[in-house]
This record gives sequence, C-alpha cells and structure tokens, in this order.
Amino acid sequence: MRILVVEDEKRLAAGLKKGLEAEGFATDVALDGTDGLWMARENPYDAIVLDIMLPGMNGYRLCATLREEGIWTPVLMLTAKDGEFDEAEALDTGADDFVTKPFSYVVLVARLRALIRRGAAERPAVLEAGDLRFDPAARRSWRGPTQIELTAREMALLEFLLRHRGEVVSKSEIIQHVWDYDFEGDLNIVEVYIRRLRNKLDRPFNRNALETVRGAGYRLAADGG
Amino acid sequence: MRILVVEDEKRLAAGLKKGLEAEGFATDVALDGTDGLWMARENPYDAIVLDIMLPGMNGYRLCATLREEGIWTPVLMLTAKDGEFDEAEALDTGADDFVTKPFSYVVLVARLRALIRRGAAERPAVLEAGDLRFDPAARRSWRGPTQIELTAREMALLEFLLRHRGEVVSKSEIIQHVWDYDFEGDLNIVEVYIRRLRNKLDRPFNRNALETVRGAGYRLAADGG
DNA sequence: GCGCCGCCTGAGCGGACGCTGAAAAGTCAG
DNA sequence: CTGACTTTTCAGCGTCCGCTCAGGCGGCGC
Repeated sequence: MRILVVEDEKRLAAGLKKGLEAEGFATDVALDGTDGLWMARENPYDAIVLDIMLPGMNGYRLCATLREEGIWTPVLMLTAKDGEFDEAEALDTGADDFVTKPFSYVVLVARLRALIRRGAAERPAVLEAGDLRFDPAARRSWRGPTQIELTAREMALLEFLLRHRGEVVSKSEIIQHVWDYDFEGDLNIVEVYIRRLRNKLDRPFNRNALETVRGAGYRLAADGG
Repeated sequence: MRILVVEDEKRLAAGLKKGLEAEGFATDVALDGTDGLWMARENPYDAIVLDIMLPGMNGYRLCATLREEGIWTPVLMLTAKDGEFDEAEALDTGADDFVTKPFSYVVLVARLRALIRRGAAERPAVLEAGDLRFDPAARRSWRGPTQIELTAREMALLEFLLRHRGEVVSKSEIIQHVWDYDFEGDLNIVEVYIRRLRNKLDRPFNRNALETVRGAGYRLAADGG
C-alpha cells in the first residue's frame, strides 16, 4: 500500500510519514502542490493525503486537475477551517473524504483505511445534456462552445437538473437538494431560478432545455433541448 | 436500496426521509434508539443513518449492540458536537463514517453513496402494455413511436391502469389511488378522465386499450388494445 | 319493445399553478 | 462605510386544468 502525502508544513509531513510507515504504508511526501501533482501523475498510489493550503497549487485545484486527467486515486483532504462549505467544496472537486485539522492519528488512519478499501471513486468529470455542459470541478458551464457565467445557486440548480436529466424533478425535491434541507421559504424561489437559467442557457440560443411539467415539476431535456 | 434513519428530531427525520426517497432510496424512520435497534434487526437495510443523541438508547450503544450481534450494515453517524473525541469514539464502536451537524444535504448524500457499495443506478422501469408506454420518472407517455402529452391527472390514471393492466379496476378503486384518499366528489370524474385518455391514446390511433366493463369498472388491455 | 340505469359527452367555471418584474434583504470586497 | 452582486420575497397576472353539471346514448332486464 503506497500513500502520497502532500503537505507543506515540514514537521507535520514528517510526522505523517513516520506514523503511516509504522502502520505499514509505503509513504512519499511532496512539499508543494506542483510536486504533488507531478508525483501523483507518475506513480500509482493507493491513496493521497492532501492539504488544502499549499504553496504552488492549492489542494482543490490539484484534486480537480487529477480528476480531469482521469486519475481517480482516492483523495483524503486535510482542511484547516471547518464548516460545511469547505466540505462540500472538497467533495465537489473530487475528494473522496476529508479530515478537519487538528485531527487525531487514529481518525486519520481509520479514514484512510476505509478509503483504500473502497477503492478509486468513479465520478464523471463533466455533466452533459446535448451541447449543454457543466464541469463540477471547475465550476464552469457551456452551451456549445460559449461559456456561461452562473452564480453559485444557479450552478447548484443546473448540476442537480443535469444529474437527473430526462427525469421530472419536483420543486420540493429541488429545494431539498439545492437549498438546505431545512429551507423555510417559498417554493417560488425555484421558479425564479429556473427563469434565470432559462434566460442564460436557453433564451440567447433559442433553445428549450428546461421544460415545465405542470403539476409535477421541471425536466431538463436529455438532449439539451 | 433501503435506508434506516434513526433520528428523534421529527422535522429533520421527515426531511431526510423525503430527500432520500427522492434519491431513490426506500427510507424507514425510527424516532428513538429502541425502535431503531428493533428495526435494524428485523430488516436487511443497505445503510443506517444514526444520530448519536437519542432517547431510549444512544447511537453509540445502538451501533455497538448491532455489531455484537453480528449485524454489519454500514452505519453513518450524525454527531452534534464536533471534535475528534466523538469521531474516534464513533469509529471505535463500529460506525463506518460520520457527519457533523449541521450538515448540508449534498454532503450527507455523497457520504451515504460512498458508504453503500455502488450498485447500478436503476431508474424505475418503464411501464408497458403492447405499444403503449409510460415512463414514470420522465413523466412521458407514448403510443408506439409518437409521444402523447398528458396532464398530471391523466398520467396518474394511466400509470394506475398500467400497473393493473389486464385487470378490471372499479371506479372507487381508481378514486382511492389516483385521487386523494378522502376525495368527496362524484365518481363521474373517473368517466370523464377515462374519456380523455381514450381521446388521446386510443381514438387517434383507432385502437381500443381502455375497455369498459359495465357494472364493474375499466380494464386496460394487457396488449395495449 | 320499453324503460331504467349506467356510462358517455361537451361545455363552462373557478381556482391552482407557474411566470414575471421589481424591490428588499443579505453578502462580500475594497 | 460603500457599492456591486447575489439571493430571497412579494404581488399581479394569465393560462391551463381539474371538476361539476346536465343532457344524451345505449345495454340490459322485464
């Protein structure tokens, strides 16, 4: 079992290396993002422990880049702050799990073991419906060749619709997934955001990807309209 | 895929149930530890979402008990406080993963998915009777190659008839399943909607899928007419 | 053949639903 | 603090759909 640790803080990196080797893992260390990316590309690691804050190239970008290149080595992210935003972002960029600093050794190793047992994740790099594309890692979207600027919410909605393309999804389902599970407001917010997406993705191109299914919800045409 | 949610906070439990069901998981809820344990023992769940703070029996003990009894269903723990102590303890008692409250929906589902051994994502099958087809997920229906536009009610009725194709279903059965359980109006409404379906699905194609069985109800021909 | 009862049919009403523009509230950087 | 931008709320409006109703048709028993 071979592990790559990408961590710039030398004391921590050395500690991890020693500890993991004691657990029986062959361990390599990269001290910045650029080196980390290079090593991850060159060697078939069983898992990568990846700090988010890195000189050279941050952990998010490193992970996203690997995924774009079709490298699905399990990634365990180390995040300094806590809070769900980081977690969600880590998972979105293709990390498989994360541990919040400061962490205990026991937890890290347990998580790492679980990750390796599970094996490489398989997550589609980009979501598509016809010429409508969305890259969750890069947080970019296109209609054909032209890139579309979307806000965070708009992207979240588009991503959800793309993951269920061809299916009808109700407004309350959308609320549950795109907003917080305990969202208290009016379902009308969904209509408002659907309209925004239409204005950006359909209207300028004279297309009709976002269909209303009265009494049921919305459907993103599987062929992108 | 069947999930058990053990959570005493009713709003959260209801939200989780609804959301997970939207994701295609059959979801049961237990509101305290004792019930949770009982249900986990009785049913072969694919995963258990388990709050730590519970009336009756706390999450740690519940999980430990299951493991002692040789039940190894994957457990995802919900922990209110954060800090490594909880995490380590959760992992020690046999939990496979944990999420710290408050969590976002995205994170929870991602973790849950990771936990469950990835089976093929299967959309609910298309319902068919001869060349008459209906896709419940996409909310679309076809007669042969041509797609038929139906309203919400019309679809609900068609779906019900398709699920009972070849059988005679009475008007009151139809009312009970397609309309609200406590529908107060006239049974004539069924006749009206049967007519609408005939106008859309049979007449244009010179077919006769929807048979009237006088005094008994209606039957959708198993071969689509 | 006759009448009754169950089913069919067309039209119309009222309300639910979704759409829309704008303004208020919240968020973030400088 | 200010200003730009995003998110959310709100209210008006038009359309569509679910339901009712009343009259017509036709099968079935007598």
